[in-house]
Amino acid sequence: MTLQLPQALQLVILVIQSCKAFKQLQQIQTQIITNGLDHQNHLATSHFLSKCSELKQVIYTCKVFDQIPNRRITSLWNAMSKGYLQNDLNNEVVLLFRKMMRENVKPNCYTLPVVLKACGKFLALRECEGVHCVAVKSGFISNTYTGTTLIELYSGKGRVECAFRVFTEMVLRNVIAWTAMIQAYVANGDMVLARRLFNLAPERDVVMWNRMVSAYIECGDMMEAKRLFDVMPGKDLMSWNTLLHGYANNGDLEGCERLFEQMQERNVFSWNGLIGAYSQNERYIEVLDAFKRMLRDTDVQPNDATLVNVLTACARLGALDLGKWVHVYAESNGYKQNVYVCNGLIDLYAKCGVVESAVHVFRSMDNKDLISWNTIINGLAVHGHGADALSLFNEMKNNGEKLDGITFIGILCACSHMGLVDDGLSYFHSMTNEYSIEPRIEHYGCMVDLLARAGLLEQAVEFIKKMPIAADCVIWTSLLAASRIHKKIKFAELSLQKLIELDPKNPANYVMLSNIYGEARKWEDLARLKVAIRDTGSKKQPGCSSIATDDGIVEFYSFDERHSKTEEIYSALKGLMKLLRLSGYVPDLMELNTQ
DNA sequence: ATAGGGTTAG
Repeated sequence: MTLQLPQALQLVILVIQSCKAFKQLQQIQTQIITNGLDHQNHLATSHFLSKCSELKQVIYTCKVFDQIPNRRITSLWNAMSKGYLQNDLNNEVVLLFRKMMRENVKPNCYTLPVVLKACGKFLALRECEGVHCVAVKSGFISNTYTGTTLIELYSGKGRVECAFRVFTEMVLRNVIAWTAMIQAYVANGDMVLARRLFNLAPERDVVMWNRMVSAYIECGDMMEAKRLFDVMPGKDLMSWNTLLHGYANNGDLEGCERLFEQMQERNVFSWNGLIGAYSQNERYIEVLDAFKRMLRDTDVQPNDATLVNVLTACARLGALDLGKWVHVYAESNGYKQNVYVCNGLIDLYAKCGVVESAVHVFRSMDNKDLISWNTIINGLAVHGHGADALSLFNEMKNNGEKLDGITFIGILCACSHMGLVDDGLSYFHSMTNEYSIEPRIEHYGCMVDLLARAGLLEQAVEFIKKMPIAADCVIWTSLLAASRIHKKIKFAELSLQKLIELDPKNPANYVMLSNIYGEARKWEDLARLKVAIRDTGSKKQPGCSSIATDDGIVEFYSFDERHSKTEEIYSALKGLMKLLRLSGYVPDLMELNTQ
């Protein structure tokens, strides 16, 4: 015979569980109190605490918990720790558990899995072992949930042998425990043992199969992943999506497309897999096409990951109108405060040159992360708002935000654009001195750019010589660009020689060098170079740009004549050149030829 | 009431 809860209590629990907002929950709390149900029944209270934490009202949850007169009820403590865990307050879980022990509240079988999970995230191995001991002494070690969580804990600490020991000592090993142990081997790089356990498992469900497939994907073995996928029984949508993302992450765009078309059923993850694959391969037009197809042909709702990929594509293509549409869509579909989406929007507006909108989105964010700051600082810096970039950097420091190497790329870029050589140098040195951030080749590149743009080409070359890393194409290209601006043929020549050394197959460099030699009338050098170009036998890949028009995204090359309105386009360009000349602009041959 | 599987930004 099952014991029926009183109807009123059942109702209260149901109402609590269906709560969507904190305000509603507070109204229910008033009801509970006026109906005399408060604290009389711990079931209602623990449901209340759980919901309160779920709605991220941790402080309020604590207040309620502290006011409960008789707290020696395990389920209330369990509800509290679960709430802390949900809000990633792992140290609080551990503290609460210690308090629980001190106050002599007996843990039950639900207690330790939660505590152990928090321990794994927060405590050092030695302290975790202490909690493991508590589990043994209290007898809860024989609980399958506790065992499984311990396997995960030791796996996360890199101690597979401890995980395996827990696994072997478990009283009851179900398919979830087996999966956790397999996952422990996978996470610690032992595919052989993972596979052995998989073959040995008395029962394999779809999760275990999927986990195994994605393990092979993670270690780059798409062949074996596909083989397992083909033989696995009872594939679900997630199995298909796992393989789809495998192709995407391994750069196999065709494999990804083929699988996608084969799928009988597709959800948002499937679409994101395809769109993400296009995005990673810089096929931004295809990103937008797939997105439009998704909206037009399916009922699948885009989510934050979809929107982020689409925004990236818009930013790269300059498709500002579609980007704005995504902005509106995001705001009316609950992504207004989504950090990923907002970061994508900042990048979109910055890349499209709409700096005010970028700043507006940034300011509207309640929770900014490192990437938000980096994106706005970088966006401002490259669009000639160096001063604003630097002042945001100060704000960032004053707020006690974390900085990383990317932050400094933005800052050095700002200094470079503003010609602040000394500031740039001092920021550069502060990286190692103050922030212990190791400068990478990009930072050295920024410094070369900073010095060279300021006309200090000798210093730039000296800087390159002193670098602990060898200069790459990017660095010599920026020196070349500055040499052109400052008309220092000697440095342009040096840069191009280095560029040819680094990339002898790239004909663009020979073309530029021949232009310089031609200009400097170094005919002998030019003749020698022409032989060199012939020997490499490669053709220059034309650079390609794109623009969003009423007819969609149009790609175009230099001297392109494929467009139906070619004549109108070129006559418009002629008009623009005329305007430029009138305003005193003199086209520089050296600059033109080397583009 | 508790444990295991897939995507996203500079």
